Amino acid sequence: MTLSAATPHQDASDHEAASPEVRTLAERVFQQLQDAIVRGELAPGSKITEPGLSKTYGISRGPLREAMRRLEAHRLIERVPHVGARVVKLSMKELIELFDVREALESMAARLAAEHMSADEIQGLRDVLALHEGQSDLKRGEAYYQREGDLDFHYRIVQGSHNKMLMNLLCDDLYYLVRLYRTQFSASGARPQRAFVEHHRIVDAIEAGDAELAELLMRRHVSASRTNVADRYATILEQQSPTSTD
Amino acid sequence: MTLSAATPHQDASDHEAASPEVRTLAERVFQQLQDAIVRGELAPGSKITEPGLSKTYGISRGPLREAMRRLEAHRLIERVPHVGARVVKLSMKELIELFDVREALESMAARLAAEHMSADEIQGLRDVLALHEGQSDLKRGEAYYQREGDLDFHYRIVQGSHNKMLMNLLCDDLYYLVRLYRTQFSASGARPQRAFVEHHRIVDAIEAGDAELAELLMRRHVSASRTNVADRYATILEQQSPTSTD
DNA sequence: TCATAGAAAATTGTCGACAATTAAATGTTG
DNA sequence: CAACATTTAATTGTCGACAATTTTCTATGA
Repeated sequence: MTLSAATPHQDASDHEAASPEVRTLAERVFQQLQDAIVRGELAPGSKITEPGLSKTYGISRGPLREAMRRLEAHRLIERVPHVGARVVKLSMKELIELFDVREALESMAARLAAEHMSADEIQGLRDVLALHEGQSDLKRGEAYYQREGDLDFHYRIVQGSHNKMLMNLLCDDLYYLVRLYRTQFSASGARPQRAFVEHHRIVDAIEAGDAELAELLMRRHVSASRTNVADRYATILEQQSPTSTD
Repeated sequence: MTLSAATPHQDASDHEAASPEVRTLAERVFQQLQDAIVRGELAPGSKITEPGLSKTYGISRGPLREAMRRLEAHRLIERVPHVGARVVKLSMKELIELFDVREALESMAARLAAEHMSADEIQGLRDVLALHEGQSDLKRGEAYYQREGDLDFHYRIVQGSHNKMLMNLLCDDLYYLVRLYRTQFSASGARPQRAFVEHHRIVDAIEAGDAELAELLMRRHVSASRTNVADRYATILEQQSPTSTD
Protein backbone atom coordinates (compact mmCIF):
# COMPACT_ATOMS: atom_id res chain seq x y z
CA MET A 1 0.00 0.00 0.00
CA THR A 2 2.87 2.35 0.66
CA LEU A 3 3.90 1.66 -2.90
CA SER A 4 0.67 3.03 -4.31
CA ALA A 5 2.44 5.61 -6.43
CA ALA A 6 4.81 3.02 -7.77
CA THR A 7 2.56 0.01 -8.22
CA PRO A 8 0.94 0.06 -11.62
CA HIS A 9 -0.51 -3.38 -11.18
CA GLN A 10 -4.25 -3.47 -11.39
CA ASP A 11 -4.82 -5.64 -8.33
CA ALA A 12 -6.95 -3.18 -6.47
CA SER A 13 -8.57 -5.52 -3.97
CA ASP A 14 -6.71 -6.04 -0.73
CA HIS A 15 -7.78 -9.56 0.08
CA GLU A 16 -11.24 -10.42 -1.11
CA ALA A 17 -13.36 -7.30 -0.81
CA ALA A 18 -15.45 -6.18 -3.76
CA SER A 19 -13.81 -3.59 -5.97
CA PRO A 20 -16.30 -0.94 -7.05
CA GLU A 21 -14.70 -0.53 -10.50
CA VAL A 22 -14.97 -4.22 -11.32
CA ARG A 23 -18.38 -4.65 -12.83
CA THR A 24 -18.85 -8.37 -13.26
CA LEU A 25 -18.33 -11.41 -11.09
CA ALA A 26 -16.33 -13.15 -13.78
CA GLU A 27 -13.91 -10.23 -13.93
CA ARG A 28 -13.53 -10.11 -10.17
CA VAL A 29 -12.94 -13.80 -9.68
CA PHE A 30 -10.47 -13.72 -12.56
CA GLN A 31 -8.36 -11.15 -10.77
CA GLN A 32 -8.75 -12.90 -7.45
CA LEU A 33 -7.61 -16.20 -8.90
CA GLN A 34 -4.76 -14.50 -10.73
CA ASP A 35 -3.63 -12.98 -7.47
CA ALA A 36 -4.01 -16.21 -5.55
CA ILE A 37 -1.88 -18.07 -8.08
CA VAL A 38 0.81 -15.39 -8.23
CA ARG A 39 1.02 -15.22 -4.44
CA GLY A 40 1.38 -18.95 -4.21
CA GLU A 41 -1.83 -19.50 -2.28
CA LEU A 42 -2.74 -21.89 -5.05
CA ALA A 43 0.41 -23.97 -5.31
CA PRO A 44 1.92 -24.66 -8.74
CA GLY A 45 0.79 -28.03 -10.02
CA SER A 46 -2.11 -28.28 -7.62
CA LYS A 47 -5.47 -29.27 -9.02
CA ILE A 48 -8.29 -26.77 -8.89
CA THR A 49 -11.87 -27.96 -9.01
CA GLU A 50 -14.86 -25.97 -10.14
CA PRO A 51 -17.22 -26.87 -7.29
CA GLY A 52 -14.43 -26.08 -4.84
CA LEU A 53 -13.71 -22.62 -6.22
CA SER A 54 -17.40 -22.00 -6.74
CA LYS A 55 -17.96 -22.55 -3.04
CA THR A 56 -14.84 -20.63 -1.99
CA TYR A 57 -15.71 -17.48 -3.92
CA GLY A 58 -19.45 -17.80 -3.53
CA ILE A 59 -20.36 -17.66 -7.19
CA SER A 60 -21.89 -20.09 -9.63
CA ARG A 61 -19.86 -22.11 -12.09
CA GLY A 62 -20.82 -20.01 -15.10
CA PRO A 63 -18.71 -16.89 -14.50
CA LEU A 64 -16.12 -19.05 -12.77
CA ARG A 65 -15.54 -21.06 -15.91
CA GLU A 66 -15.21 -17.87 -17.94
CA ALA A 67 -12.55 -16.65 -15.51
CA MET A 68 -10.76 -19.99 -15.79
CA ARG A 69 -10.80 -19.79 -19.57
CA ARG A 70 -9.07 -16.44 -19.35
CA LEU A 71 -6.50 -17.81 -16.91
CA GLU A 72 -5.92 -20.66 -19.32
CA ALA A 73 -5.30 -18.28 -22.21
CA HIS A 74 -2.83 -16.38 -20.01
CA ARG A 75 -1.05 -19.65 -19.25
CA LEU A 76 -1.58 -19.48 -15.51
CA ILE A 77 -3.58 -22.70 -15.45
CA GLU A 78 -3.65 -25.73 -17.73
CA ARG A 79 -6.88 -27.48 -18.60
CA VAL A 80 -7.61 -30.93 -19.99
CA PRO A 81 -11.11 -31.51 -21.38
CA HIS A 82 -13.29 -33.61 -19.10
CA VAL A 83 -10.45 -34.00 -16.64
CA GLY A 84 -9.78 -30.71 -14.92
CA ALA A 85 -7.43 -27.80 -14.41
CA ARG A 86 -4.10 -27.41 -12.67
CA VAL A 87 -2.06 -24.40 -11.69
CA VAL A 88 0.85 -24.08 -14.08
CA LYS A 89 4.20 -25.39 -12.89
CA LEU A 90 7.26 -24.12 -14.71
CA SER A 91 10.16 -26.48 -15.20
CA MET A 92 13.66 -25.06 -15.06
CA LYS A 93 13.83 -25.25 -18.85
CA GLU A 94 10.60 -23.31 -19.23
CA LEU A 95 11.75 -20.76 -16.67
CA ILE A 96 14.91 -20.13 -18.67
CA GLU A 97 12.87 -19.92 -21.86
CA LEU A 98 10.70 -17.30 -20.19
CA PHE A 99 13.77 -15.23 -19.41
CA ASP A 100 15.08 -15.64 -22.95
CA VAL A 101 11.85 -14.18 -24.29
CA ARG A 102 11.98 -11.42 -21.70
CA GLU A 103 15.50 -10.59 -22.80
CA ALA A 104 14.38 -10.10 -26.39
CA LEU A 105 11.26 -8.12 -25.57
CA GLU A 106 12.54 -5.99 -22.70
CA SER A 107 15.69 -4.96 -24.49
CA MET A 108 13.43 -3.81 -27.29
CA ALA A 109 11.29 -2.00 -24.74
CA ALA A 110 14.33 -0.23 -23.31
CA ARG A 111 15.37 0.92 -26.77
CA LEU A 112 11.91 2.31 -27.50
CA ALA A 113 11.72 3.83 -24.04
CA ALA A 114 14.94 5.74 -24.68
CA GLU A 115 13.35 7.10 -27.84
CA HIS A 116 9.86 7.88 -26.65
CA MET A 117 9.74 8.32 -22.89
CA SER A 118 8.62 11.73 -21.66
CA ALA A 119 10.36 13.74 -18.96
CA ASP A 120 7.55 12.98 -16.53
CA GLU A 121 7.78 9.29 -17.16
CA ILE A 122 11.53 9.33 -16.61
CA GLN A 123 11.00 11.21 -13.37
CA GLY A 124 8.53 8.57 -12.27
CA LEU A 125 11.12 5.96 -13.05
CA ARG A 126 13.67 7.72 -10.86
CA ASP A 127 11.12 7.94 -8.07
CA VAL A 128 10.65 4.19 -8.16
CA LEU A 129 14.39 3.72 -7.95
CA ALA A 130 14.71 6.10 -5.01
CA LEU A 131 11.88 4.42 -3.15
CA HIS A 132 13.37 1.08 -3.96
CA GLU A 133 16.80 2.02 -2.67
CA GLY A 134 15.49 3.58 0.51
CA GLN A 135 13.62 0.44 1.40
CA SER A 136 16.65 -1.63 0.62
CA ASP A 137 18.71 0.30 3.16
CA LEU A 138 16.09 -0.07 5.84
CA LYS A 139 15.21 -3.69 5.52
CA ARG A 140 17.49 -5.59 3.23
CA GLY A 141 16.29 -8.95 4.43
CA GLU A 142 12.75 -8.22 3.34
CA ALA A 143 12.71 -9.46 -0.22
CA TYR A 144 9.07 -8.88 -0.99
CA TYR A 145 9.25 -5.16 -1.61
CA GLN A 146 12.44 -5.59 -3.57
CA ARG A 147 10.74 -8.04 -5.87
CA GLU A 148 7.66 -5.90 -6.40
CA GLY A 149 9.83 -2.84 -6.73
CA ASP A 150 11.97 -4.52 -9.34
CA LEU A 151 8.91 -5.47 -11.30
CA ASP A 152 7.56 -1.93 -11.06
CA PHE A 153 10.78 -0.74 -12.63
CA HIS A 154 10.47 -3.10 -15.55
CA TYR A 155 6.76 -2.39 -15.80
CA ARG A 156 7.34 1.34 -16.23
CA ILE A 157 9.97 0.89 -18.90
CA VAL A 158 7.65 -1.32 -20.89
CA GLN A 159 4.96 1.34 -20.63
CA GLY A 160 7.52 3.92 -21.63
CA SER A 161 8.02 2.12 -24.92
CA HIS A 162 4.58 3.38 -25.94
CA ASN A 163 4.13 0.16 -27.87
CA LYS A 164 0.72 -1.26 -27.03
CA MET A 165 1.47 -4.72 -28.39
CA LEU A 166 4.62 -4.95 -26.33
CA MET A 167 2.80 -3.79 -23.23
CA ASN A 168 0.11 -6.40 -23.67
CA LEU A 169 2.56 -9.21 -24.21
CA LEU A 170 4.86 -8.39 -21.33
CA CYS A 171 2.46 -6.98 -18.76
CA ASP A 172 -0.57 -9.14 -19.42
CA ASP A 173 1.07 -12.42 -20.37
CA LEU A 174 4.62 -12.76 -19.11
CA TYR A 175 4.83 -10.69 -15.95
CA TYR A 176 2.29 -12.80 -14.11
CA LEU A 177 4.42 -15.84 -14.80
CA VAL A 178 7.47 -13.91 -13.65
CA ARG A 179 5.73 -12.97 -10.42
CA LEU A 180 4.72 -16.57 -9.96
CA TYR A 181 8.30 -17.81 -10.03
CA ARG A 182 9.43 -14.89 -7.89
CA THR A 183 7.38 -16.12 -4.97
CA GLN A 184 9.64 -19.15 -5.03
CA PHE A 185 13.05 -17.91 -6.11
CA SER A 186 13.87 -14.49 -4.79
CA ALA A 187 17.12 -12.86 -5.74
CA SER A 188 20.00 -13.98 -3.56
CA GLY A 189 23.32 -12.78 -2.21
CA ALA A 190 24.80 -9.75 -3.89
CA ARG A 191 22.33 -9.85 -6.78
CA PRO A 192 19.89 -7.20 -5.44
CA GLN A 193 22.67 -4.63 -5.03
CA ARG A 194 23.97 -5.32 -8.50
CA ALA A 195 20.46 -5.05 -9.88
CA PHE A 196 20.18 -1.60 -8.30
CA VAL A 197 23.26 -0.43 -10.10
CA GLU A 198 22.10 -1.90 -13.38
CA HIS A 199 18.72 -0.22 -13.01
CA HIS A 200 20.37 3.15 -12.51
CA ARG A 201 22.58 2.75 -15.54
CA ILE A 202 19.59 1.80 -17.67
CA VAL A 203 17.71 4.89 -16.56
CA ASP A 204 20.78 7.00 -17.28
CA ALA A 205 20.89 5.65 -20.81
CA ILE A 206 17.18 6.27 -21.30
CA GLU A 207 17.46 9.81 -19.99
CA ALA A 208 20.38 10.46 -22.31
CA GLY A 209 18.30 9.18 -25.20
CA ASP A 210 20.92 6.54 -25.95
CA ALA A 211 18.65 3.84 -27.31
CA GLU A 212 21.42 1.49 -28.32
CA LEU A 213 23.01 1.55 -24.88
CA ALA A 214 19.70 1.18 -23.09
CA GLU A 215 18.93 -1.88 -25.19
CA LEU A 216 22.32 -3.43 -24.48
CA LEU A 217 22.17 -2.77 -20.75
CA MET A 218 18.67 -4.17 -20.43
CA ARG A 219 19.69 -7.25 -22.35
CA ARG A 220 22.57 -7.85 -19.96
CA HIS A 221 20.40 -7.08 -16.97
CA VAL A 222 17.76 -9.66 -17.82
CA SER A 223 20.45 -12.13 -18.78
CA ALA A 224 22.15 -11.74 -15.41
CA SER A 225 18.80 -12.14 -13.71
CA ARG A 226 18.23 -15.35 -15.62
CA THR A 227 21.58 -16.74 -14.51
CA ASN A 228 20.79 -15.92 -10.92
CA VAL A 229 17.37 -17.51 -11.06
CA ALA A 230 18.70 -20.62 -12.77
CA ASP A 231 21.29 -21.03 -10.02
CA ARG A 232 18.67 -20.63 -7.33
CA TYR A 233 16.43 -23.13 -9.07
CA ALA A 234 19.20 -25.70 -9.28
CA THR A 235 20.16 -25.14 -5.64
CA ILE A 236 16.63 -25.57 -4.35
CA LEU A 237 16.14 -28.59 -6.55
CA GLU A 238 19.24 -30.21 -5.06
CA GLN A 239 18.13 -29.48 -1.53
CA GLN A 240 14.75 -31.03 -2.16
CA SER A 241 16.01 -34.22 -3.82
CA PRO A 242 19.82 -34.43 -3.90
CA THR A 243 19.93 -37.52 -6.10
CA SER A 244 17.23 -36.55 -8.53
CA THR A 245 18.19 -36.07 -12.14
CA ASP A 246 14.98 -34.37 -13.20
CA MET B 1 -5.58 -28.94 -48.71
CA THR B 2 -2.73 -29.61 -51.07
CA LEU B 3 -0.56 -28.02 -48.46
CA SER B 4 -1.38 -30.62 -45.87
CA ALA B 5 2.26 -31.55 -45.37
CA ALA B 6 3.20 -27.94 -44.98
CA THR B 7 0.32 -26.54 -42.98
CA PRO B 8 1.01 -26.87 -39.30
CA HIS B 9 -2.03 -24.80 -38.37
CA GLN B 10 -4.44 -26.64 -36.20
CA ASP B 11 -7.57 -25.59 -38.06
CA ALA B 12 -8.72 -29.06 -38.93
CA SER B 13 -12.30 -28.29 -39.83
CA ASP B 14 -12.93 -27.39 -43.45
CA HIS B 15 -15.91 -25.15 -43.01
CA GLU B 16 -18.15 -26.13 -40.13
CA ALA B 17 -18.13 -29.89 -39.85
CA ALA B 18 -17.44 -31.51 -36.49
CA SER B 19 -13.83 -32.45 -35.89
CA PRO B 20 -13.53 -35.79 -34.14
CA GLU B 21 -10.49 -34.72 -32.14
CA VAL B 22 -12.23 -31.66 -30.74
CA ARG B 23 -14.01 -32.84 -27.65
CA THR B 24 -16.05 -29.91 -26.46
CA LEU B 25 -18.42 -27.45 -28.08
CA ALA B 26 -16.61 -24.52 -26.52
CA GLU B 27 -13.36 -25.64 -28.11
CA ARG B 28 -14.95 -26.15 -31.49
CA VAL B 29 -16.76 -22.84 -31.62
CA PHE B 30 -13.57 -21.13 -30.44
CA GLN B 31 -11.69 -22.45 -33.45
CA GLN B 32 -14.58 -21.72 -35.78
CA LEU B 33 -14.80 -18.14 -34.59
CA GLN B 34 -11.04 -17.77 -34.77
CA ASP B 35 -11.12 -18.97 -38.35
CA ALA B 36 -14.08 -16.78 -39.27
CA ILE B 37 -12.31 -13.70 -37.92
CA VAL B 38 -9.00 -14.51 -39.59
CA ARG B 39 -10.70 -15.15 -42.92
CA GLY B 40 -12.52 -11.87 -42.71
CA GLU B 41 -15.98 -13.41 -42.61
CA LEU B 42 -16.45 -11.45 -39.43
CA ALA B 43 -15.28 -8.00 -40.48
CA PRO B 44 -12.87 -6.09 -38.22
CA GLY B 45 -14.76 -3.65 -36.03
CA SER B 46 -18.09 -5.36 -36.54
CA LYS B 47 -20.21 -6.06 -33.50
CA ILE B 48 -20.90 -9.66 -32.57
CA THR B 49 -23.89 -10.54 -30.46
CA GLU B 50 -24.29 -13.62 -28.30
CA PRO B 51 -27.80 -14.59 -29.38
CA GLY B 52 -26.74 -14.18 -32.99
CA LEU B 53 -23.71 -16.43 -32.73
CA SER B 54 -25.62 -18.83 -30.52
CA LYS B 55 -28.18 -19.25 -33.27
CA THR B 56 -25.59 -19.38 -36.06
CA TYR B 57 -23.52 -22.14 -34.49
CA GLY B 58 -26.43 -23.92 -32.87
CA ILE B 59 -25.10 -23.93 -29.32
CA SER B 60 -26.17 -22.33 -26.10
CA ARG B 61 -24.62 -19.18 -24.73
CA GLY B 62 -22.64 -20.97 -22.04
CA PRO B 63 -19.85 -22.54 -24.11
CA LEU B 64 -20.13 -19.64 -26.54
CA ARG B 65 -19.19 -17.16 -23.86
CA GLU B 66 -16.25 -19.31 -22.83
CA ALA B 67 -15.03 -19.31 -26.42
CA MET B 68 -15.44 -15.54 -26.56
CA ARG B 69 -13.44 -15.13 -23.38
CA ARG B 70 -10.60 -17.03 -24.99
CA LEU B 71 -10.82 -14.92 -28.13
CA GLU B 72 -10.71 -11.85 -25.93
CA ALA B 73 -7.56 -13.07 -24.19
CA HIS B 74 -5.99 -13.70 -27.61
CA ARG B 75 -6.89 -10.14 -28.62
CA LEU B 76 -9.08 -11.16 -31.55
CA ILE B 77 -12.17 -9.52 -30.07
CA GLU B 78 -12.66 -6.68 -27.62
CA ARG B 79 -15.35 -6.77 -24.97
CA VAL B 80 -16.95 -4.07 -22.87
CA PRO B 81 -18.93 -5.21 -19.81
CA HIS B 82 -22.68 -4.98 -20.29
CA VAL B 83 -22.22 -3.55 -23.75
CA GLY B 84 -20.91 -6.20 -26.10
CA ALA B 85 -18.03 -7.48 -28.18
CA ARG B 86 -16.46 -6.32 -31.44
CA VAL B 87 -13.94 -7.91 -33.75
CA VAL B 88 -10.57 -6.28 -33.27
CA LYS B 89 -9.55 -3.62 -35.78
CA LEU B 90 -5.87 -2.81 -36.00
CA SER B 91 -4.86 0.75 -36.72
CA MET B 92 -1.80 1.36 -38.84
CA LYS B 93 0.15 2.22 -35.69
CA GLU B 94 -0.84 -1.04 -34.03
CA LEU B 95 -0.02 -2.99 -37.17
CA ILE B 96 3.48 -1.54 -37.20
CA GLU B 97 3.83 -2.28 -33.49
CA LEU B 98 2.88 -5.87 -34.21
CA PHE B 99 5.66 -6.13 -36.77
CA ASP B 100 8.14 -4.53 -34.39
CA VAL B 101 7.39 -7.22 -31.84
CA ARG B 102 7.61 -9.88 -34.53
CA GLU B 103 11.01 -8.55 -35.52
CA ALA B 104 12.34 -8.97 -32.00
CA LEU B 105 10.82 -12.40 -31.42
CA GLU B 106 11.34 -13.98 -34.83
CA SER B 107 14.95 -12.89 -35.09
CA MET B 108 15.44 -14.58 -31.75
CA ALA B 109 13.63 -17.63 -33.09
CA ALA B 110 15.91 -17.75 -36.14
CA ARG B 111 18.98 -17.63 -33.93
CA LEU B 112 17.72 -20.46 -31.76
CA ALA B 113 16.63 -22.42 -34.83
CA ALA B 114 20.17 -22.21 -36.22
CA GLU B 115 21.40 -23.67 -32.95
CA HIS B 116 18.81 -26.35 -32.31
CA MET B 117 17.05 -27.38 -35.51
CA SER B 118 17.45 -31.02 -36.50
CA ALA B 119 18.32 -32.22 -39.99
CA ASP B 120 14.78 -33.46 -40.50
CA GLU B 121 13.31 -30.14 -39.48
CA ILE B 122 15.61 -28.29 -41.87
CA GLN B 123 14.61 -30.66 -44.66
CA GLY B 124 10.96 -29.93 -43.91
CA LEU B 125 11.76 -26.26 -44.14
CA ARG B 126 13.32 -26.74 -47.58
CA ASP B 127 10.26 -28.71 -48.68
CA VAL B 128 8.03 -25.81 -47.78
CA LEU B 129 10.22 -23.48 -49.77
CA ALA B 130 10.19 -25.78 -52.82
CA LEU B 131 6.43 -26.14 -52.69
CA HIS B 132 6.11 -22.45 -52.21
CA GLU B 133 8.26 -21.63 -55.19
CA GLY B 134 6.60 -24.12 -57.50
CA GLN B 135 3.21 -22.61 -56.78
CA SER B 136 4.58 -19.17 -57.33
CA ASP B 137 5.74 -20.12 -60.82
CA LEU B 138 2.40 -21.62 -61.72
CA LYS B 139 0.06 -18.97 -60.43
CA ARG B 140 1.79 -15.82 -59.39
CA GLY B 141 -1.39 -13.82 -59.23
CA GLU B 142 -2.90 -16.12 -56.66
CA ALA B 143 -1.77 -14.57 -53.42
CA TYR B 144 -3.57 -16.82 -51.01
CA TYR B 145 -1.22 -19.77 -51.15
CA GLN B 146 1.74 -17.45 -51.01
CA ARG B 147 0.46 -15.93 -47.85
CA GLU B 148 -0.23 -19.22 -46.15
CA GLY B 149 3.03 -20.62 -47.45
CA ASP B 150 4.92 -17.66 -46.07
CA LEU B 151 3.34 -18.14 -42.70
CA ASP B 152 4.16 -21.84 -42.75
CA PHE B 153 7.79 -20.90 -43.28
CA HIS B 154 7.81 -18.63 -40.26
CA TYR B 155 5.78 -21.13 -38.28
CA ARG B 156 8.36 -23.86 -38.80
CA ILE B 157 11.29 -21.69 -37.81
CA VAL B 158 9.55 -20.73 -34.59
CA GLN B 159 8.97 -24.39 -33.86
CA GLY B 160 12.59 -25.06 -34.74
CA SER B 161 13.65 -22.77 -31.93
CA HIS B 162 12.49 -25.47 -29.50
CA ASN B 163 11.46 -22.72 -27.14
CA LYS B 164 7.97 -23.43 -25.88
CA MET B 165 7.37 -19.92 -24.56
CA LEU B 166 8.34 -18.41 -27.87
CA MET B 167 6.12 -20.82 -29.76
CA ASN B 168 3.15 -19.96 -27.61
CA LEU B 169 3.59 -16.24 -27.95
CA LEU B 170 4.15 -16.20 -31.69
CA CYS B 171 1.93 -19.04 -32.87
CA ASP B 172 -0.95 -18.70 -30.43
CA ASP B 173 -1.05 -14.96 -29.92
CA LEU B 174 0.55 -13.01 -32.74
CA TYR B 175 0.16 -15.14 -35.85
CA TYR B 176 -3.63 -14.99 -35.79
CA LEU B 177 -3.40 -11.23 -35.79
CA VAL B 178 -0.89 -11.44 -38.63
CA ARG B 179 -3.22 -13.65 -40.62
CA LEU B 180 -6.05 -11.23 -39.93
CA TYR B 181 -4.23 -8.33 -41.52
CA ARG B 182 -2.97 -10.54 -44.35
CA THR B 183 -6.50 -11.06 -45.60
CA GLN B 184 -6.54 -7.33 -46.24
CA PHE B 185 -3.00 -6.40 -47.25
CA SER B 186 -1.31 -9.05 -49.30
CA ALA B 187 2.23 -8.55 -50.44
CA SER B 188 2.48 -6.47 -53.56
CA GLY B 189 4.70 -5.95 -56.59
CA ALA B 190 8.16 -7.43 -56.39
CA ARG B 191 7.87 -8.17 -52.69
CA PRO B 192 6.94 -11.89 -52.99
CA GLN B 193 9.97 -12.64 -55.16
CA ARG B 194 12.26 -10.83 -52.76
CA ALA B 195 10.71 -12.66 -49.86
CA PHE B 196 11.54 -15.95 -51.61
CA VAL B 197 15.18 -15.02 -51.82
CA GLU B 198 15.27 -13.88 -48.23
CA HIS B 199 13.67 -17.11 -47.09
CA HIS B 200 16.30 -19.15 -48.87
CA ARG B 201 19.13 -17.18 -47.36
CA ILE B 202 17.69 -17.59 -43.90
CA VAL B 203 17.47 -21.35 -44.36
CA ASP B 204 21.04 -21.39 -45.65
CA ALA B 205 22.20 -19.63 -42.53
CA ILE B 206 20.24 -22.01 -40.31
CA GLU B 207 21.63 -25.03 -42.11
CA ALA B 208 25.14 -23.67 -41.74
CA GLY B 209 24.51 -23.23 -38.04
CA ASP B 210 25.30 -19.55 -38.34
CA ALA B 211 23.04 -18.26 -35.59
CA GLU B 212 24.19 -14.69 -35.78
CA LEU B 213 23.56 -14.44 -39.51
CA ALA B 214 20.18 -16.16 -39.28
CA GLU B 215 19.15 -13.67 -36.63
CA LEU B 216 20.28 -10.71 -38.70
CA LEU B 217 18.61 -11.94 -41.88
CA MET B 218 15.34 -12.64 -40.15
CA ARG B 219 15.38 -9.22 -38.56
CA ARG B 220 15.83 -7.61 -41.95
CA HIS B 221 13.21 -9.86 -43.50
CA VAL B 222 10.50 -8.95 -41.02
CA SER B 223 11.53 -5.32 -41.20
CA ALA B 224 11.17 -5.31 -44.98
CA SER B 225 7.80 -6.99 -44.64
CA ARG B 226 6.70 -4.29 -42.23
CA THR B 227 7.70 -1.56 -44.65
CA ASN B 228 5.75 -3.23 -47.43
CA VAL B 229 2.65 -3.65 -45.30
CA ALA B 230 2.81 -0.08 -44.06
CA ASP B 231 2.96 1.17 -47.64
CA ARG B 232 0.01 -0.98 -48.65
CA TYR B 233 -1.95 0.21 -45.64
CA ALA B 234 -1.29 3.85 -46.49
CA THR B 235 -2.20 3.31 -50.13
CA ILE B 236 -5.49 1.60 -49.35
CA LEU B 237 -6.29 4.23 -46.78
CA GLU B 238 -5.79 6.96 -49.37
CA GLN B 239 -7.96 5.19 -51.91
CA GLN B 240 -10.76 4.83 -49.40
CA SER B 241 -10.71 8.40 -48.13
CA PRO B 242 -8.20 10.60 -49.99
CA THR B 243 -8.59 13.60 -47.70
CA SER B 244 -8.68 11.77 -44.42
CA THR B 245 -5.90 12.50 -41.96
CA ASP B 246 -6.66 9.60 -39.63
C1' DT C 1 -1.82 -60.49 -2.86
C1' DC C 2 -2.47 -58.50 -7.19
C1' DA C 3 -5.12 -57.63 -11.26
C1' DT C 4 -9.27 -56.80 -13.42
C1' DA C 5 -14.24 -55.69 -14.03
C1' DG C 6 -18.01 -53.36 -12.51
C1' DA C 7 -20.58 -49.90 -9.73
C1' DA C 8 -20.73 -45.58 -7.38
C1' DA C 9 -19.25 -40.97 -6.77
C1' DA C 10 -17.42 -36.84 -8.25
C1' DT C 11 -16.36 -33.60 -11.81
C1' DT C 12 -16.88 -31.50 -16.18
C1' DG C 13 -19.89 -30.03 -20.21
C1' DT C 14 -24.20 -28.14 -21.70
C1' DC C 15 -28.61 -26.07 -21.49
C1' DG C 16 -32.63 -23.04 -20.53
C1' DA C 17 -34.50 -19.47 -17.52
C1' DC C 18 -34.40 -15.30 -14.90
C1' DA C 19 -32.24 -10.86 -13.23
C1' DA C 20 -29.56 -6.68 -14.28
C1' DT C 21 -28.05 -3.41 -17.41
C1' DT C 22 -27.89 -1.00 -21.64
C1' DA C 23 -29.73 0.48 -26.11
C1' DA C 24 -33.71 1.79 -28.79
C1' DA C 25 -38.27 3.55 -29.35
C1' DT C 26 -41.97 6.30 -28.08
C1' DG C 27 -44.13 10.12 -26.31
C1' DT C 28 -44.06 14.71 -24.26
C1' DT C 29 -42.91 19.53 -23.93
C1' DG C 30 -40.49 23.88 -24.91
C1' DC D 1 -38.78 20.85 -34.97
C1' DA D 2 -35.57 19.71 -31.41
C1' DA D 3 -34.50 18.14 -26.85
C1' DC D 4 -35.59 15.56 -23.02
C1' DA D 5 -37.97 12.00 -20.13
C1' DT D 6 -40.27 7.63 -20.01
C1' DT D 7 -41.22 3.23 -21.63
C1' DT D 8 -40.12 -0.69 -24.27
C1' DA D 9 -37.10 -3.94 -26.22
C1' DA D 10 -32.80 -6.25 -26.66
C1' DT D 11 -28.51 -7.81 -24.82
C1' DT D 12 -25.50 -9.16 -21.25
C1' DG D 13 -24.67 -11.35 -16.56
C1' DT D 14 -25.82 -15.00 -13.40
C1' DC D 15 -27.83 -19.06 -11.66
C1' DG D 16 -29.45 -23.87 -10.92
C1' DA D 17 -30.37 -28.31 -13.09
C1' DC D 18 -29.41 -32.16 -16.01
C1' DA D 19 -26.44 -35.04 -19.17
C1' DA D 20 -21.85 -36.93 -20.32
C1' DT D 21 -17.43 -38.30 -18.97
C1' DT D 22 -13.92 -39.45 -15.87
C1' DT D 23 -12.17 -40.92 -11.53
C1' DT D 24 -12.55 -43.54 -7.43
C1' DC D 25 -14.18 -47.27 -4.83
C1' DT D 26 -15.57 -52.02 -4.37
C1' DA D 27 -15.97 -56.69 -5.33
C1' DT D 28 -14.66 -60.78 -7.71
C1' DG D 29 -11.38 -63.84 -9.52
C1' DA D 30 -6.85 -66.10 -10.42
